Amino acid sequence: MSPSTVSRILNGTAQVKATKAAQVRAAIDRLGYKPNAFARGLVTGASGSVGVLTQDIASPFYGDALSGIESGLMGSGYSPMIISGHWRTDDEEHAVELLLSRRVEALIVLGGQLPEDELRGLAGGLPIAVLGRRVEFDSPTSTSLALDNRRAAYDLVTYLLDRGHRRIGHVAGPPDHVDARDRLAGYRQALEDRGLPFLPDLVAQGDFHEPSGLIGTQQLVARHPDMTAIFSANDQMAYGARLALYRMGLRVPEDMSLVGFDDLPGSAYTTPPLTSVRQPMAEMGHWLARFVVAQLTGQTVEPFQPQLKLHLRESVAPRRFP
Amino acid sequence: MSPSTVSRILNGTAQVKATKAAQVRAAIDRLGYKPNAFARGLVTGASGSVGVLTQDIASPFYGDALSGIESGLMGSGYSPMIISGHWRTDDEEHAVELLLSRRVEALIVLGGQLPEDELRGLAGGLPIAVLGRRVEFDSPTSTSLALDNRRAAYDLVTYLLDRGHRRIGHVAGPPDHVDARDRLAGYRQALEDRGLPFLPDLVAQGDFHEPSGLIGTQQLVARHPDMTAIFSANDQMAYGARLALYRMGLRVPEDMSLVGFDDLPGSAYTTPPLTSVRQPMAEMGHWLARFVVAQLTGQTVEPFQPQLKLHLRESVAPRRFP
DNA sequence: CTGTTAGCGCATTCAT
DNA sequence: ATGAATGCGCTAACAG
Repeated sequence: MSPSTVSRILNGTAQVKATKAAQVRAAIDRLGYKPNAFARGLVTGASGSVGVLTQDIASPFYGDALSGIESGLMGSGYSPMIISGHWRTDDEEHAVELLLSRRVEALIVLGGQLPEDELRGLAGGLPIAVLGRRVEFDSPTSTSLALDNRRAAYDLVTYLLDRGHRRIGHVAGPPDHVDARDRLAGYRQALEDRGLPFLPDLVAQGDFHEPSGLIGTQQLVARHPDMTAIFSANDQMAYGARLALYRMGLRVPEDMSLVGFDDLPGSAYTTPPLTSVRQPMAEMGHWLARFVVAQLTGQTVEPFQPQLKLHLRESVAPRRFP
Repeated sequence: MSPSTVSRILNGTAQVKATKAAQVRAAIDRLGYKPNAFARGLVTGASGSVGVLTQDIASPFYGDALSGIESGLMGSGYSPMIISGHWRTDDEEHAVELLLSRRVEALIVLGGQLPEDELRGLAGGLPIAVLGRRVEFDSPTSTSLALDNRRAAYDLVTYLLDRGHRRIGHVAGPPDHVDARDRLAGYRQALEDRGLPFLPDLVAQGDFHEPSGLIGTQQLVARHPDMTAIFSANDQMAYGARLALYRMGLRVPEDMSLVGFDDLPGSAYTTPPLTSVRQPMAEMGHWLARFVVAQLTGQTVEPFQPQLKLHLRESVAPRRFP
């Protein structure tokens, strides 16, 4: 019984007599043999894994995308190798380095700050799928899925305007974050398209986390007592805003309308449920996973256009005219 | 310039003349050389990775633990390899198989259903650290960190009793989940220790997700209009309960006190902020990671006794005596 | 300080 | 249908 025969049995590479196969399987069970993925990878050059660069392993935002990736990879024979970049370029670079040295066969990048050129360079070596940013690749083996943050913010603010609101505050995200800038731009444009001025001090600076939403809201209310609605650049800050209003005795939506962005799982269960815009993170992750698998196996996938969806819930009321 | 010299430079295994080192690094940059972790692992027998078996990659509950593991591993030279078991025994077994074939050097198991005997068997081969279940290992290279769910539930309910509440409902978790059973047992014991009867129909059956908390609460209120407090077996169901109360026009905490369990990140920002009990998931994950690294490197770590901490927030008020 | 040699465990020729 | 031989890329032991 030679090693090659065993190899053939394990991989089904060639026909082997059934008796021998059974014999070998018995021995495997008995000895608790586990094939060494390193040795196999070394000779085949295939790792069977797809690198996933996320930003925060505990983030509810990217968590959905990770679930989607998991399900998209399921049954493909590939498994994800997940590393966090913590929104820090050097962490991200280390992560990519690690993934490459582990010989991942494709890369899925969730957000982050890696320069486009670097991504394009990587795409020369393996299929890349980017979520949350638009990146143009030369080769069709790589792709990106971006959302129109600006448009979604525009729609959200327009919705408030349609309900009669005129003094609309904005709790913005970090200015070095492209999503945050786009959402701010959408807010601004929606106002201007209705002939309303953009007032810088109706914008409070946040950092996408709850406490900054709380503080920002306190500032906005203090500066503009006539404000009737707040657009928070993400749901987490909207939660902070909600609490600030509660503390100040302002009712939502009677005294203040509130809208968020991202439609986190919890947003349907706040009091009142929060109007927000849903990015189909899980679906996008799923598709990206199927995309890279398709590249790896020489198949094709149907294109996918993610749709942002407004979830109109009870946190918004028409403006009252006293 | 021999391969071994390059190897020595990359690993700092031996002294190498600085000029040569610089020369090599330049070449590495120029050629975009990436060491092959497979080949390295094959010869050293070390993968540099620690397997992590979680249940749901998007779960806020385990997410914190994962963050802790990440930070505990940071700088150790080990990186996590994360696979989800989805609370399904066969998924978990596949995950372990995969991790083993990828030659992880240690295993961190978050919850799950793997039989204890199997875990003990695995512990013969590599260090294992289990979170959320008490597992007795023969060897000191493996350990487990469990929380006293029963005690925490007992404390929480006792807190409500101390505030004068007598009719306390419970939205329970899935009965096949040991945490859920322990929390129910703590609830029951707290009542009985005060001489109060345990009423089965003051318990609604939930599944640890928001909708079941909403429905369960509706049932409880319908059955027991005189109920003044609700203990939800986790925070997610408490969010559902909160919304149910809002819909019914019951105020929290004036008309109904509400407590959860887990102290999710969002619970400090609900309206009103939710009283809950905090399991130090991140700290536990951090310690478990440091524990396995210590086993791997022959060091020792100080023992760690996780402390459950009650977070008393505004969702509880003393019972009003009309 | 550095080059040479051997071998990690496996899949894959090439023989038989 | 199966065994023997080769090499994947790297590190460790051994010389020098």
